[in-house]
Amino acid sequence: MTTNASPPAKSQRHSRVDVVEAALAILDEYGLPDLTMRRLASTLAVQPSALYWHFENKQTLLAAVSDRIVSGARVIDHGTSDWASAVRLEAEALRDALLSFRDGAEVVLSSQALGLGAGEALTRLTAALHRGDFDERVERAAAGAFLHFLLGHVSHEQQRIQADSLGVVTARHEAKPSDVESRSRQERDSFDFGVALLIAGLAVQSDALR
Amino acid sequence: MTTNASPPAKSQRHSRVDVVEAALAILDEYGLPDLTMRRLASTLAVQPSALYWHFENKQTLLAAVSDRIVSGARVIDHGTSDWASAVRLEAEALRDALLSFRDGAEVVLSSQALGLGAGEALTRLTAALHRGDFDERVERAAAGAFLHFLLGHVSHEQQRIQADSLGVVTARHEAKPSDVESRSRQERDSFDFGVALLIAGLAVQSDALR
DNA sequence: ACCTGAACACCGTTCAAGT
DNA sequence: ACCTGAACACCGTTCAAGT
Repeated sequence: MTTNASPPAKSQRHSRVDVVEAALAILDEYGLPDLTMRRLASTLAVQPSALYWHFENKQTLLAAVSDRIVSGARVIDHGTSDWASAVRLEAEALRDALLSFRDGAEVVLSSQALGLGAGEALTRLTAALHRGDFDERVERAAAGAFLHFLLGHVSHEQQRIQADSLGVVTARHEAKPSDVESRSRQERDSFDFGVALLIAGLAVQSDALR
Repeated sequence: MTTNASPPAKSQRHSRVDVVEAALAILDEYGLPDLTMRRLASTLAVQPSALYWHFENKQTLLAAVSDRIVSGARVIDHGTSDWASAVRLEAEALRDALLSFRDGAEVVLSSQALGLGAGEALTRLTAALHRGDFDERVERAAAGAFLHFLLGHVSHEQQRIQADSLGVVTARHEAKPSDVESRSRQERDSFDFGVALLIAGLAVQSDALR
């Protein structure tokens, strides 16, 4: 993904957004392990210590990066759709947003594992679920379940993308070459299947209550 | 959890198991961020470089730690039970195993995010699901969904345990004190609910096919 | 408001050499 | 078979001081 930033305007002072933008660029091009404060600083032609004027620490920075990734998810118009389609569409939009940056899911996953990022993702899933008017506790638990599945699945997908691109020989039980395209179709199917399981389960739950 | 190791037998040479044991002890007492190679080495009264005779690198070590945590899950007798109870019991046993070590879920999550640990967890869930004789692709996708939900939920639980113990003020929307006990009941309920959603969804799926 | 310079207290990993 | 010693190439973070 090309972060359409206005050109850094050589040797200017920086803002929070500049820093996040540069972090996203490093992330997408070199991956999470290479996203260090020192490297980020040198990208911005600044001392590492300068970053701590903008962010309290690296965790906070990564939370901001997570928010940026999630906020890139396309907006879904829920005007006419039932809760099930709404949730499915949100899940797919969020998956695409995570996939659009290298290691995107892992960044968001680890931020949210620390209780920081991913707030917007939960909000969006919750809003979609809200169209189903479930009990509030059910709604919360369901949103969490969708989010956990989502982050786990996509981060697994991206790990395999990474392994593939490095030519790692996992030597699975495959007979056919299993090219990249059919692989990615399988991933998508398996993702949609998981989402469908959760939706079907929720539907049973709501039927039981009426 | 008290790892019932035979006492280190002062200033003996070490084996892989010793190293993993010591790692588990550090993990449980001080948490994942404090589980460094250098600290582990000094716990074993050994130079950091010595660890690299036992393990290729830190990732490999952490994968072994993950395996140990998961293998602590109690064995379920599936003799009489249907697939749904089998899966539910497995999920609960795995959750308990993860909860029995500080940061247990996060260790396993990050190992499996790198494609290393958690193999046994997948195997156990798959075996339980196998009693339902689903299509093979369905079985695989479902096992993955359960695992993702499981790891995500428990690591979230443990993050909150951590935050609570540090007295972090998250200032949620609570009216009541919400003591530790009721909190942990809620967590368990929300976990069981997620598992139930997935099971119900699968049941619908299997009904549709017969 | 934003950054420099310099330092502190660490990391994971490699490798020749020892016993 | 298992470990030492010493080094390499890094980390995140703090803080006084500069403009």
